[in-house]
Amino acid sequence: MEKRPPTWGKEYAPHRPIPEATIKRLPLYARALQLLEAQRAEKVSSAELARPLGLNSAQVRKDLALFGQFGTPGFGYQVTGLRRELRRILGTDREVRVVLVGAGNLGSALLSYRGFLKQGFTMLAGFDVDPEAAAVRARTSVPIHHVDALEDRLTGRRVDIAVLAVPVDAAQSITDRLVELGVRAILNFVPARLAVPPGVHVRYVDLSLELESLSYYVQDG
Amino acid sequence: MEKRPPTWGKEYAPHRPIPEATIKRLPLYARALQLLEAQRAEKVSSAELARPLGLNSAQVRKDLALFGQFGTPGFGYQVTGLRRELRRILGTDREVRVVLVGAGNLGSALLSYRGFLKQGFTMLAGFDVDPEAAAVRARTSVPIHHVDALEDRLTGRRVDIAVLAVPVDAAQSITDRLVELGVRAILNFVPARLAVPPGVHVRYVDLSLELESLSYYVQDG
DNA sequence: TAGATTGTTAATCGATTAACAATC
DNA sequence: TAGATTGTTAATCGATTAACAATC
Repeated sequence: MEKRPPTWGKEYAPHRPIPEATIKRLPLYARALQLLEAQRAEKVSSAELARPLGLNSAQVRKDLALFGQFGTPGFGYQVTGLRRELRRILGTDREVRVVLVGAGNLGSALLSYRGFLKQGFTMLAGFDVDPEAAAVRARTSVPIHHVDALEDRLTGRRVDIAVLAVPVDAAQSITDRLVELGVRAILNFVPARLAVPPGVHVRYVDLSLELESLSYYVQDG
Repeated sequence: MEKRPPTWGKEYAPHRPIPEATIKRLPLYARALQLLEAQRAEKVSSAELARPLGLNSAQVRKDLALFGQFGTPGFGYQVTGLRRELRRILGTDREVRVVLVGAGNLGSALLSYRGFLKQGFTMLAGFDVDPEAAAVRARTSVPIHHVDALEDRLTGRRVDIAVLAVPVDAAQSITDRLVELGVRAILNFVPARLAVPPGVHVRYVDLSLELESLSYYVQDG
C-alpha cells in the first residue's frame, strides 16, 4: 500500500552538536536499512531496527529525531527513504576520499581488506617509506607512493579522511603534514595521542588495547 | 629516597562490577607506566599519568582506587609497583592464550602485525578455510590449520581469547564452536552481533563503521 | 474507529569532574 | 612543619530508557 512520505526536514543542519555516541550508531542503522532494502522491505519500526542491533527502540527514535522527523506515527519508517536520509546525513551519498599512510602489516591489510571501504568511499592512494615492499604486501590496484611524496601527490586534491598506520615515532609529524594538506579526519591505528587543530577529527583504534582489556575478563576459573 | 610501600590490598577481588570504561583505560595506564619504567622514573602522580593520555587526574585516581589503595598521599604512585598491580589486575602477568579464526586479509595481518600481541600474550594458532593461502599471506611462524580442525587442535588446550575475522555468514557458528571449546572472550572483527552465553565477553571492532562515522565530520567546506 | 508507532518529555542510570579532608 | 597529592564524596554532565500524548 502506498503511503505518502512523512514530513521530514525539520532541521537539516542541526544547531546542537550531535552526540558522538549517536554518530557512531548512524552507520549501523544505514547498514541495517541496506539489508532491509535488499530484502524488499517497505517499512521498518524503531523496534525492528533496534532489536537485531542490540539497541533500545527509544534510542533509535531519539537518534533519528535529532536530524528531523523521518517516521510516521502508527506506521514506522520507509526503508528506502530513511536509508537515503542517513546516507545524506553521513555524507556517504557523495564520494568520500581516503588515503592510507603506513602500509606495513596492518596498513597493507587495510588496503586489501574488502569490507573496509564501503560504498561511497574511494581509496586514492597509499603511502609508505618502502612503497615496493608495501605493494608486494598489499596486492592491490591502489597506487602506493613514498611518504616523501605526500605533498607532491596530494596537494590540490581533496582528501577527506586519512587512515594512519605508521610507527609511533612518525605519527605526529605525518599528522601535521596531513592536516596541512587539508585532511579533515584521521582514523588512527597508531598507539599515540595526536595533536590536531580544532575542526580536525581523530578517531583512535588501538587493536592491542582491545585485546589487553579483554584479558581482564578471562581470569580465574 | 626509599619510601615504604603504600597500604594496598584493600579489595583484591572487587565485589562491585568495575565499569567497562575503566577496564578499557587500565591497559593505557599499564602502557604509560611501562614507558616510565623504561625511563627509570621512580614515581608518578595521577596528574602526570593523566595528562599525556588526555584524561583527568581524578579519573585516574578513581579508576585505580576501585582496585585498592596503590598510592601515597603527597607522593604519588611508585611506577614499578603500580605497573605490577595493573598487570596482575589485567591478568597480563600470566600467559594469555589467543587463537585467531579467519586469516583473510585482515586476519592474516593481525597474525603478522607486531604490536598487536603485547607481552604476556601468546598466539597459539590461526585457523582458516584455506590454510595454505593464509600461510602465504601471513608469513608467520604461527601454525595455521583448517577451521575444520578447530576441535582437534584445541580440545584440552586452554584458550583465553579468540580473535574472529571470518566472513559474516560463518561468524555465529564459529562462535558457538569456540564457546564450546571454552573460550572466555572474543575480539570480533566481523560486522555481526554474536550470541554468546553469559560469562563470555565479546568486544566488537568494526573498522568499516569507524570510517563511515568519520565521514559525518568531513562534510561541507 | 481501533491499533500501532512516532516524537518528545521526564526519569533513570552511569560516568566524569570538582572539591577537599586525610595524610605522607 | 609546609607542600603535595592521595582517596573519596558530592556535583555535574551526558547518555539511555521509560512513558505517553499526538497522530497516522
